[in-house]
Amino acid sequence: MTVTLADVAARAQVSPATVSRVLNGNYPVAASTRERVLRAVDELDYVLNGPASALAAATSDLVGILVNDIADPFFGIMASAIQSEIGGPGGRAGGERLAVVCNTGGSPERELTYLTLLQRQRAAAVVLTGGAMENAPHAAAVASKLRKLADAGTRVVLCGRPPASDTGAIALTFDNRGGGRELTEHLIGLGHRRLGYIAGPEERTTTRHRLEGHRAALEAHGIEEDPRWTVYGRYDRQSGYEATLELLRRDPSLTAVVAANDSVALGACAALRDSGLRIPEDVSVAGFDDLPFSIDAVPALTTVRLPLSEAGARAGRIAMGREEPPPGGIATIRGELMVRGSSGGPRE
Amino acid sequence: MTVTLADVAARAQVSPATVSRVLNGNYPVAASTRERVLRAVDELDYVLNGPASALAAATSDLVGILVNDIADPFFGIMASAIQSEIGGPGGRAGGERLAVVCNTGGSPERELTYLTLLQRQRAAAVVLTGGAMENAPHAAAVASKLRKLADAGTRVVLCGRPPASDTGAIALTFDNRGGGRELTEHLIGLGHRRLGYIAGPEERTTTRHRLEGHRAALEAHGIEEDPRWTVYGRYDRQSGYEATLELLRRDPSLTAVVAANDSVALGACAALRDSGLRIPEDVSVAGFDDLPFSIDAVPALTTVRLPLSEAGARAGRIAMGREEPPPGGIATIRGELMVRGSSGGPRE
DNA sequence: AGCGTCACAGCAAGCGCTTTCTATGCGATA
DNA sequence: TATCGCATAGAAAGCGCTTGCTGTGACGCT
Repeated sequence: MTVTLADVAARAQVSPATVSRVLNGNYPVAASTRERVLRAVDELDYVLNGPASALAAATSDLVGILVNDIADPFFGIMASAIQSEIGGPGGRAGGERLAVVCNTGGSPERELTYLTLLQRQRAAAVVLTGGAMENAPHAAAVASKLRKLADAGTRVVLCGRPPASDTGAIALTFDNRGGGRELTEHLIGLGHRRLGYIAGPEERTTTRHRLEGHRAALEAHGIEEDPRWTVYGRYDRQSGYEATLELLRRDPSLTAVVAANDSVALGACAALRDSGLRIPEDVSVAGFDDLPFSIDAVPALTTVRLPLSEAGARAGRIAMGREEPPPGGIATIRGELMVRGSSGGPRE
Repeated sequence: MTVTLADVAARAQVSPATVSRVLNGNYPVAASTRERVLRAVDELDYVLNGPASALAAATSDLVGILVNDIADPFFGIMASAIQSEIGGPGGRAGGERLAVVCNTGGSPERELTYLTLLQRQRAAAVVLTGGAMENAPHAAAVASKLRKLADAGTRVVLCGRPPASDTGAIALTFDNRGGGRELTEHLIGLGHRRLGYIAGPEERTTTRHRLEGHRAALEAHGIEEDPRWTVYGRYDRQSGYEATLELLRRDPSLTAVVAANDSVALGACAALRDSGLRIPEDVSVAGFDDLPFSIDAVPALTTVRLPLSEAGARAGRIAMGREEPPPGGIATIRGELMVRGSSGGPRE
């Protein structure tokens, strides 16, 4: 049988209550007693029973982090930053919390199921990262779930995700629209007039916002967009590769390709090269996010840097109640245009 | 107050026991009764209390995944694969399990603390990924912890980590030594005789094994290694950049640089280019792991592909008891040499 | 000396669920 | 028709911990 609190109490010749108090350090215990208890704990190799303590105390030390794709550094970086603030072992004082990274794979159902699972575990906080699905019924379901979580005392923070009104959730949102617009304006400024756009999956807020920014820039400069210039895909390299070939097929006269994110942009570069086109002499390419590898592309990728680490850290702190939420519960985080070698003036 | 099992029972006019049985589906319940209960659950919006049920049933649906750096795709990819097999929502039948990804940051203490936390939560299984620290006392502490976990019924699986003898842990190990050797032999075969090596952090099994493979290749071909040719660093791009400059300073006549992993290799490429050297005409570069972005480097990176996804999936299945452990509890997974553009014959 | 005040420590009542054991009603069997 | 077995449902005893409340000496106060 495993060792219980009572065993430790017996060995230390005190009551279970005292052992509990020593372990939680939230009640005065004489130094000599404490020491005796600690020794017993050590000798018996006692490990607290988490579920039992969570049940009795009606609190848990679990913090949920929902990501769309943990294999994507975009989420990995945010998750890492959040977790480092959550505490976990090595964190600052206070209870040690267990960060639970949940991989939804971009599926609405899994997102919902994970939220229920976290609710079931009475999680102390939940951080949702990245874009949300725009499917209406699902959005409503998520919103209602978030509200319930918040009502139950779970702190809910959205990081890099648009605000969910009326849910009591704090939102740190990326200005995807602004970034997208700035990026395209940079290209237009270089003289481009025929721009392809490789979007992410439809029905994702991130996808829509970036695309809206792109179109706003076109419109602001009186460029009429050709519907053939937009292709939807996934947020990965292969999708960028295929979409670029498709774009080239539809209109070989394009002089620039704007991608939904950096991975897609890398795929685009590969496709262009394989098609015998030079970057940026023949076609300029731009990405989004500025992930670590983007600077290593050749030529280095022009992109919009999102402060993933900083945003994640802040979300983590807010989730832990260690930082004031922004006024109104909403903060918009802007990206920064990084002009690098992959963008240049259009060919003749 | 939150809704409890008893509330549901009252509403459905049955005993709490029956509700529990309906929810767990592990005991015959008349269809009509079941339906009544389910309706009550729905109407009351009832959510099971995880800790309470874990306490009573003495089991938990948590599965821990320990990674050194979640922001690194190497771990992200494995974690993703493991998690997809763990089930979680969307997984196949059986209890829904919550995968807990724990980021140790490569710190021995955090690793240990996380293991204790998981032990406290009575985790159903634990998967440790990536190389282990070679610090003797720490290794012993981890081993003893793993043994205790195993004794307590937690399934322990090592993925991409050397076997921990006498702990009852199943190990899926990468053949880092073999891969390192093959890689260097490829370079030697091309004619290189002066090879720099950028290693990872010292006291890591992965670092040591890859380096040993490299040295074995040199020795097998009668090349005497110059101590100046090895530099230790971290497993990231920046480290690769700096180490390469250092290598170049120490011996400008090197014709090839072998890096501890792909990120490091990318940093090395950048440093070489910034130093005015062409790849592979002036210096060949090789990485390890074959992460998705490695093929996008220009020239594409010669490296050793590790089947991260497959290994992770297998580890996940074993952790869930859905696949037989390998005979002896140990399986070695070989990497595959990927020869690409970044390696070529040495310059004059 | 008498009494209020502390600083500790223990008692015992749960926290919300699972599960063993014990009814109970019914059709099947002899 | 009496008996047995089966399919269901309930009663109740925990699971291992936390915590409000209740002692109980030792001290300091008037």
